[in-house]
Amino acid sequence: MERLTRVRIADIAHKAGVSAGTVDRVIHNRGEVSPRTRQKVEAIIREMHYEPDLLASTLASKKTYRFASLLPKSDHESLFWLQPAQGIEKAFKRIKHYGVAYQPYYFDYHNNNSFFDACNKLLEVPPDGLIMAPLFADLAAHFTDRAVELGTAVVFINTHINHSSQRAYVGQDAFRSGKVAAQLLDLCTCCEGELGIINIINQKGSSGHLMSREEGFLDFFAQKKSSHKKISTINVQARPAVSIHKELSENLLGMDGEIKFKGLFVTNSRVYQVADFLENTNKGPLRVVGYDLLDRSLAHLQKGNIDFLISQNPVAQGYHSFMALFDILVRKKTIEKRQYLPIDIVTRENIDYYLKHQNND
Amino acid sequence: MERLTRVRIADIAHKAGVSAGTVDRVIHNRGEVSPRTRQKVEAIIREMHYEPDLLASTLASKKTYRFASLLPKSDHESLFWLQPAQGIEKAFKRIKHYGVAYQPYYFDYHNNNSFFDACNKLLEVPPDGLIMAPLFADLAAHFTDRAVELGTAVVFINTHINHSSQRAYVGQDAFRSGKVAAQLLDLCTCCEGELGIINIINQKGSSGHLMSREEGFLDFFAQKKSSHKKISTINVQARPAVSIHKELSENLLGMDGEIKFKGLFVTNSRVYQVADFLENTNKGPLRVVGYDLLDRSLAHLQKGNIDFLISQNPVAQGYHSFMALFDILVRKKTIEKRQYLPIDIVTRENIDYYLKHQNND
DNA sequence: TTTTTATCCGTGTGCGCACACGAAATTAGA
DNA sequence: TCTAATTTCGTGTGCGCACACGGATAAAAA
Repeated sequence: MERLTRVRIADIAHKAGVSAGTVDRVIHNRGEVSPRTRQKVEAIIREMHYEPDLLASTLASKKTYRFASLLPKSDHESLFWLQPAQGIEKAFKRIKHYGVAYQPYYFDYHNNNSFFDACNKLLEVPPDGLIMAPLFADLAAHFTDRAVELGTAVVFINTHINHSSQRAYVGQDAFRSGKVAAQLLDLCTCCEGELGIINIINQKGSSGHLMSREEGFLDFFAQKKSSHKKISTINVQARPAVSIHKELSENLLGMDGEIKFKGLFVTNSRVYQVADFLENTNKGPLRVVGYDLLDRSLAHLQKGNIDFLISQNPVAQGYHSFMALFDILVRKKTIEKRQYLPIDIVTRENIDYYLKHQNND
Repeated sequence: MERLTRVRIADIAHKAGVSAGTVDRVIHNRGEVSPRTRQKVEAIIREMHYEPDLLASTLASKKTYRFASLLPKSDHESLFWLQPAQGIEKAFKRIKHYGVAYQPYYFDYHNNNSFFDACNKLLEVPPDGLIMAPLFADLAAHFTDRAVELGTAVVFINTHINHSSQRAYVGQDAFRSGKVAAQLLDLCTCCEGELGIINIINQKGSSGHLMSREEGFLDFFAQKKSSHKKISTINVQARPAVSIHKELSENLLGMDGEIKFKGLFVTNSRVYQVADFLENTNKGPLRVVGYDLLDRSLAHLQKGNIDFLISQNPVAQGYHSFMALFDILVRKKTIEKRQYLPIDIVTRENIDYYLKHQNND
């Protein structure tokens, strides 16, 4: 069957009584057009609802868009950051025909110097678009400004910081995710009882994330008028498993050696460490909610030591970040500044589909 | 920055000592090539890892791919089918530059004759690809076969039927979604108590869907060794609200006029009708799980008459169905025959993001 | 007016590919 | 051996657009 006929530059040129070259100059603001003809052409473009053919356009153009990412290296300790990278890769494959090149940069998320170095290296040849995980808020803000001055479009991923020069944030609403966790624990602990919030804090990294989650959690119960639930917060320093166990047993166990909580909310992906601890402990009906689909947590989900994991949709974060840059730079669309992804509730029974779905598309 | 250089047909032609036209004939199996040169060219194509430039290819080709969909008309009673249509529209916008045309067809899902008629009309000019909601299993199977004979690639959406000539099924694993519902009710009803499964059945339509969900629900408790939960099934004919209320009160209320269940699982989107009924009833701590994000159900989710809604991801279903056809026909990729989408658990607290996410992309 | 300069605009080429047409090479027929 | 019928192949054109180049026209200077 024949192709549907679109409006072409030639059509506009003809109708306006000018040449294609002139129309082209109008479209691209390349100047060298008299105000009179410019207006005439612009009017006809609107009138005929002209939209450029992105295919022909990229084919004819030799331009290459340079995209870059700046993410934490994912080490043995946390494979989380592998997933946004996968999503980015997926998006990259989809649109690389459109003349986009991609270069990833990594830093050590325990070490702000490595973030600093990576930024500097990256900005030696400023890319057109940059996906940044702004873990060290001050540094990130500084470099974002510098990048923007150099003409780079910056998108934040996963972690939100208050800043204005970035073009978008793609990630989860941390506060809201805390409310979700609260609701789950509320629904699942029918009798009265104490709930615990466990923050496992990494001294170097930013913990604003965790705070928002905790606040959301508390807010849920504050909103709810009739709540008999007592809630206490436990802060623990992140370190190897063994030493955490000691701290946990001090905080979680009652005099009788039994867990004194009905529900626990672990505010990050370290929830598997809590589950490790719980496994060998005398616990009653205890519900545990945590974050992220790390292998070690999944094993506990399977065994029932963890009931719910809140997924941050890391793959989708990567995918959408990349697409956001594509929309801005190539498709010249305006995009939403805050792109919140769904707060997926994952249990043993629906886990398969979240895992599988990370590879598709 | 300059474009990255890909391998072009001209490169292959040069290396093989033939002309571009010959290479073209090899690539498209258009014959008129001697076996000797054919093999030589094929070898070089592999050797150089040639991949056609989809952009240039569609630009040069005048071919139009005709896609069609056959979905239920969404009436005032159920807006569900609006959403797959939205997803399809979204995908269509994304890829229409590649020379795809799209024509939707609709039928009345109370009426198998209208399905029959729509199929016949559709097949007068068989499309290249078809997305079908196979609600009437026998008819659907028959027409799928006919369409496939006429060279149409068929993809099933939302409802799965046992058949082989379709190219893929995009939708939810109904059985598994029942297990998810079961787990939710199990976690949320700590004390012993009775659970109810409510099937609100539409006489004409296929109910295989609902059965799988019920089976999954039951299977969960069968798998679980130590379950004190009693489970009973209640079948109700779908009809206007008032007459349903009568049936429900007969089945759900005990002698004392109180709900005798701790949890209810409504196996389809009619859950709002149950919630309507519950609203004016003396209920204890009752958990309700149902399907789909219809407005009327959402209102109840908000008010707490429904606790969980399982989303079928209808928008994504539409989107992925269309993309499946695109992959098959345009990109010539092989795709997975069963494309299960995540079983999203939706509560009052995370609903926003599922609703919003339906419009983006 | 003529020349110079600046402003405005049309034409041509190529991006990588699909496809038509006709030329060359090969084979069959006489 | 020469011609006719195939088979095999090369060349040319255009898809819609970006961009370079140079020509035309108008404005400024002589």
